Amino acid sequence: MLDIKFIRENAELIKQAAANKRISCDVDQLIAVDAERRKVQQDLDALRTKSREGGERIGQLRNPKSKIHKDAVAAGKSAADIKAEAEQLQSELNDVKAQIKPLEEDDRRVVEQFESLMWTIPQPPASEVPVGKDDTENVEIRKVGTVPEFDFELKDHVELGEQLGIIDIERGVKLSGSRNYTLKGAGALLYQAVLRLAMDRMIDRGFTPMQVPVLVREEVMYGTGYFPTGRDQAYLCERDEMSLVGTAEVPLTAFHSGEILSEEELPIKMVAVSPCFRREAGAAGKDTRGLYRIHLFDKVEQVIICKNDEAESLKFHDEILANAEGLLQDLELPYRVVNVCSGDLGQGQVQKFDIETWMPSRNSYGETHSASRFYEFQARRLKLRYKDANRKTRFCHTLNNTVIAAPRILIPILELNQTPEGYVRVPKVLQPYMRGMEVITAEAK
RNA sequence: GGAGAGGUGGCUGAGCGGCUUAAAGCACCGGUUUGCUAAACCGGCGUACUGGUAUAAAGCCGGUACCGGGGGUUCGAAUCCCCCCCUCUCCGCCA
Repeated sequence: MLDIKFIRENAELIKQAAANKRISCDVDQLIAVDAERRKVQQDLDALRTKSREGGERIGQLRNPKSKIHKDAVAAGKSAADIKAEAEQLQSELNDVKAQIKPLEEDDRRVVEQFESLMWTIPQPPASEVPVGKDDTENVEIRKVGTVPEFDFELKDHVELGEQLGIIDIERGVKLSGSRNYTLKGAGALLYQAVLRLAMDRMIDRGFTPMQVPVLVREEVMYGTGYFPTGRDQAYLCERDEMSLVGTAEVPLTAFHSGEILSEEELPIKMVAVSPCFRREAGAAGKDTRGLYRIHLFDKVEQVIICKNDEAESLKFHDEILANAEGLLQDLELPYRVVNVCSGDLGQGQVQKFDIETWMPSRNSYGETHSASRFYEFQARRLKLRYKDANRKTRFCHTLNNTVIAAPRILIPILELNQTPEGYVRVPKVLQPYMRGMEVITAEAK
């Protein structure tokens, strides 16, 4: 969410941002509704002032100890006169009240309209964001690691996993429908291993480990920017008016919502592993094979809440990106970083860097990480604030990035570490988390 | 799920129709004084929307709303009525 004052003064900028982000919103209507809203509020305020002042006078006229009452008596008014004046005033205020009533209804209607329009206004992208229509126009920033060459026929992770008895997609589908899977033996171990490694690394870097709910209230989904626009991507538990989150970013970022923090508490760095639920609506037929795009996965997510300072946000954006890159380097996986173009940005994101890891079966880099900065966008929605050094209340800035997401990261790990025999070497850093296992063989299942 | 008790500013807590402009205390900020830490005294101290004015910024002067949320009664509601939510205690169920 943006400041309405900013929107009023920069309508063209917002329209351009929406066009670049390929988000539809009606800025002109918002500005019209805003003008109406302010007009109604002014009228209502004036009437309420009249009502309050009159009401107070009645109270005092009826109170013999009040100054107004004494003054009236001193001016020679009889008790009957005073009583009549109060009654006269009371009937006048009944008229005022009759005017207030319908205006209050207008106010409610207009405010509701105003808010629902406000929810749809996008955060303008940073100037460094390339303008483009979709992910094909993302701009590569750097490649790290080398894509290895193999002198034997490669298997993809599905074939490998099924032959080793560590991936069983068919039974996952039997239990839960398409885009579901099961892992077994060393597969399940490997899944846990990457998550545990990621948590340990982040704790080493000073992030506070958290355990958070994944079933959250509507306002939390609105606050983080996933609603109302992304509603069809979420699993809803309508009976309880709750939603399953698609990422721990949601509960972590909203953790301090509605609070006014002190500046000394910032930055707040949090990390959590959580299940992530995604309906993948509109992705029918896309990435159907294997573990790439599924409905439920686990992800270690890093979130930073910092001061309202763009330079500081930028610095932390680099930091969270470096955290993820460091982990991929430890896992010896080749990847590239892309500057995500405007059309591929979310509503609230100022800028986003995706990390794409090499996946032989796709013969391309596939997205495994997504590092975003939001400036105030989420904080405004969440009423997440702090008192700065001048004791002024300001909105925080928020950022987040994947640390690791499983099972997607298992795709490059399995495919890049396969041997001619169809075994999989376990990367060194994961071995301690795999009960010392160095190679996954069929026998190891 | 059932019964009871509660939800008031950053915190504690009073108020239960109009001298409430939400008391008081703590915390916090500014000042005075005492050679330091501390104490005492004086002053300040919420959030949101909004009008005016001014500026390089800050600000200054007003208005309205907000005492868990939403309705209602009333000239007037933190206070009375209705609905909902949440917390606590006990019971039930349960990993």
